[in-house]
Amino acid sequence: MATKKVTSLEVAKLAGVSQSAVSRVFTPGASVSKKTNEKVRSAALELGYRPNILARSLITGKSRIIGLVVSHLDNYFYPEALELLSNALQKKGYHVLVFMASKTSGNIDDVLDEILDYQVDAIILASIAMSSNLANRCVAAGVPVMLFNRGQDDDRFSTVTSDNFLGGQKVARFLIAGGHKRIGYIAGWEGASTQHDREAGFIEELKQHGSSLYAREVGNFNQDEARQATRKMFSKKEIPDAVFVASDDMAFAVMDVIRFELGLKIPEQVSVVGYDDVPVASWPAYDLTTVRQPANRMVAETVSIILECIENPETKPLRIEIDGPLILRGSAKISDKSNKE
Amino acid sequence: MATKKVTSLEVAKLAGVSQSAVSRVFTPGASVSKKTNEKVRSAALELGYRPNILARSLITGKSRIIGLVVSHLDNYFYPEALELLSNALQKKGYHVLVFMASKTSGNIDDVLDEILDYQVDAIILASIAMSSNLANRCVAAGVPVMLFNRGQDDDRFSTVTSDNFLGGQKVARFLIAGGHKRIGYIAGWEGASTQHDREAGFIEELKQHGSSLYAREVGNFNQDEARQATRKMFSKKEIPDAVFVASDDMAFAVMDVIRFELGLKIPEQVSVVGYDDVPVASWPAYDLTTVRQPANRMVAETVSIILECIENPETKPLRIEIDGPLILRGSAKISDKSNKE
DNA sequence: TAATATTTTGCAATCGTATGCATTATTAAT
DNA sequence: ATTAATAATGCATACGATTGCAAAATATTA
Repeated sequence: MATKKVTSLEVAKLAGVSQSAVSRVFTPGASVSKKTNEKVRSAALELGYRPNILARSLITGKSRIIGLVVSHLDNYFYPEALELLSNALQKKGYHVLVFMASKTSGNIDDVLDEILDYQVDAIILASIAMSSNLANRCVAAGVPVMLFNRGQDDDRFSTVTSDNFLGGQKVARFLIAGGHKRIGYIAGWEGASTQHDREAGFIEELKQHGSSLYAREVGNFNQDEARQATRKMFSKKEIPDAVFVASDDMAFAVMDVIRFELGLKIPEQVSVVGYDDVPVASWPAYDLTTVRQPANRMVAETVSIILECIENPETKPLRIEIDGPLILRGSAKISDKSNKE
Repeated sequence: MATKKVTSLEVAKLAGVSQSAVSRVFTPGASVSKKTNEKVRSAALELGYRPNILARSLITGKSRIIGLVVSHLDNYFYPEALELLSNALQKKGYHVLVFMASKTSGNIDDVLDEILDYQVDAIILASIAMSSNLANRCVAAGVPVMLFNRGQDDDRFSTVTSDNFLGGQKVARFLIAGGHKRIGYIAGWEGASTQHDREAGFIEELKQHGSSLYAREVGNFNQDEARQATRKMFSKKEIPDAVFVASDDMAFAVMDVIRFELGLKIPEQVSVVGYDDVPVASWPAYDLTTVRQPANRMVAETVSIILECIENPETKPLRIEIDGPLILRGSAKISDKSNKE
């Protein structure tokens, strides 16, 4: 039995008022007397009426939908972020429409087109870059775009990242203080600003201490490639005594290779440091020393910026970088002089 | 510069046709001549026109939005499922609006109300139960509801789960064949059908082999509680020689306690078996023997059922249980006589 | 070529709600 | 008690598309 939807008109009829009155009751800040308010609300309750958001959007031009594009739900930083994001937006009366930009579903531009079809109030790109063509379309459509965990792509858009450069520096300082001499780096995808900044900070700080990279491989933020990279890096005569890996996700793969394929002890023979502090990092089996990306604060900033952009389209784009602490755990040797964050 | 949206009317004007013609060009299966088709398409391209899905929904009553309610994005089975689901629906022209039903955001019924406000074409509840009150509302609103990875709640709705009972049986058979004598079970949340069925199958099959549970604790699908449960279970004089844990997520916590707190060897002293086969299970640090929940097949079924329900509202609810193999890895002793799945 | 069948097209109504404007009811001020 | 100011209400239109219907254009048949 396909049943009918209850409309404001029916509620109006039952309450003995006009349709506009019903509308006003459900529009915050509209002018309604206490009496009609009650009549309408009780009628609405009786019929099970709730305003149709879609119809409302048609008029107001606001859909209260935020488009979120993700691709790497397998990197556990993103589910966490998604959960926080969705929760935070939900509290503000918005909801998240998810678009996967996976390898399989082709071009990101197509995905963006689909997003715009839904008249979203804003778009969040999680670790994803867009073509300048599409960027123009978004600007033209008046839809604010935010880059989450990805910087530099287009300065018309706001970005929120952790302070990757500083994070890289912290790791370098820490490893040097731990007395490491042969320090390797396993890079993420080189097109990513996060990868770039982490490495830049890392190398810069090594240099400050008169040191430099002993080995470098690329893992592309991908576990398989990270494993390959590790094997290659450890095929040198003298193996590294420390490895900084551009993401926790890769770091786990690296640790597994070091321990189970190469039979080396962590941290006795090799120190490993990651980046992100995803939940698994704290599990004893890995106990990974890593730089925390404060997902909660990143999300909080993202939400606050995006709401501001929606309310006030003239808002200037911001570039937020959030500092995250180095979390000391058991995967890396610690220097004697206690190493404060 | 807040910019205007392009409407079908403007396209019509530019193409020199009526607004309905434009609409028909973008409506599959409508009657349009080749000539107008071309004129309209080129005009649309020039103006960057794309139909407004929301306006369309108002008329057609179909929003091409599917509401998805999740709560446990921290259990890695769900991000995986979400990714597959979103991808599959995307291919069919639908998109997923996410609603978090976390502890923090109160009642699930409220969330469901919000969902209905968006005129979603269907609702998927991932591992979540709904009140019968809300169930009625959904039925009344004519919105199909599907339960993903949760069964039995309401037989007006279709459900897709793995064959949890059979899965439990497989684990029992396997552990018995491995010569285990003191078999423990760490349960999930007892309100969940998945938990219930896994345990029932497990116990049933133990009984078939003249065995029974040596110990039982409740972990509520939660790592902290699973840790507590493990400590308690292993405080007996004679510790279990095998533990079946109701989810991989808990199993990791259990393994960590067994190894790092109790100092026991897995699988030499204790065998551990999980359920789900999330990606981490295959990582060498855990190398967890577990029952695979075939997320891809579960999602495929879900999508196919839900689309059928949308197209044909008279569809009878289905209860799908998908068989998943026991994946043999290193966390549990294997019997000599090779134990086929 | 004329008559008929078929395809295209435009008109106009509709979906469910918000909102400017004019009108009426209510309250405040004198 | 009268008048002025304010609040509440209803009317009618608009948002951007789809779609039934009838008219116009094209294709088919004899």
